[in-house]
Amino acid sequence: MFDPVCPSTLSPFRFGDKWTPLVIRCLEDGPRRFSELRVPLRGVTAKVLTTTLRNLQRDGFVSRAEHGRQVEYALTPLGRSMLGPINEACAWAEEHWDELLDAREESGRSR
Amino acid sequence: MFDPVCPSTLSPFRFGDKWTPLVIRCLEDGPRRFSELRVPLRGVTAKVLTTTLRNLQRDGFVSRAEHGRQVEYALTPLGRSMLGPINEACAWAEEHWDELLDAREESGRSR
DNA sequence: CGGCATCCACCAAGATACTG
DNA sequence: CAGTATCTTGGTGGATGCCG
Repeated sequence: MFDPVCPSTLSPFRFGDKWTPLVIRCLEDGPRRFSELRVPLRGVTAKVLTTTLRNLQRDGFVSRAEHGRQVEYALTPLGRSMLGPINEACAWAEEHWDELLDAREESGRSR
Repeated sequence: MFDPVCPSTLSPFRFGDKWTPLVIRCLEDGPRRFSELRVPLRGVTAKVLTTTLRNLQRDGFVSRAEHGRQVEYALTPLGRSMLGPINEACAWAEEHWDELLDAREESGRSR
């Protein structure tokens, strides 16, 4: 598994996208409409959000459903399964964020 | 925690770097020298590897030790603590990679 | 061996304006 | 409301070459 490092650098894959994990977490508690998503994602532009959603759709992470004029995005089972790793990573960050900042500050001083 | 979405978009933070997770995994089994790292990372350029290592050093993930002419990089406890989430993410990918490819292919056909 | 200095290419992300 | 269409830009990654 490490040798070819997986087809396509795997590790970051979708994680790499700046907004992907955020969008997925926004959908954690149920379907959301386009503009509902824009609120918690502090000012993401429509274009970027659209792109992100289209990519997630393409990869089978979210589903898109039109209800009359409304459009609802929801996590598919596949998308939902990504909550595990994402929350894991967030928990790690919460726990170690301070250490990281400390280290960064310290090496900043010596430089 | 979600509201400010964490200072600095948190989620991807260091994960975002294309090579960061890979480098950390390369150091999982012990210290490695610069050129030892280049081998499994299939042709990463020296410059990029240097940049990545410097960033990791700055954030306290790896330590750099000169032994005469040799230079050894090793994981710090903080860096080692990141193996958890990383391996978690890799395990997820291994498990769901096929589903992702299937979904991508399917939406590719319909397009 | 272990880098650093440059230059370049590409692309994601943002700003802005417009549409069904 | 839910996008699409352009244009611009910053930053990351890659290529190449030089240095102690």
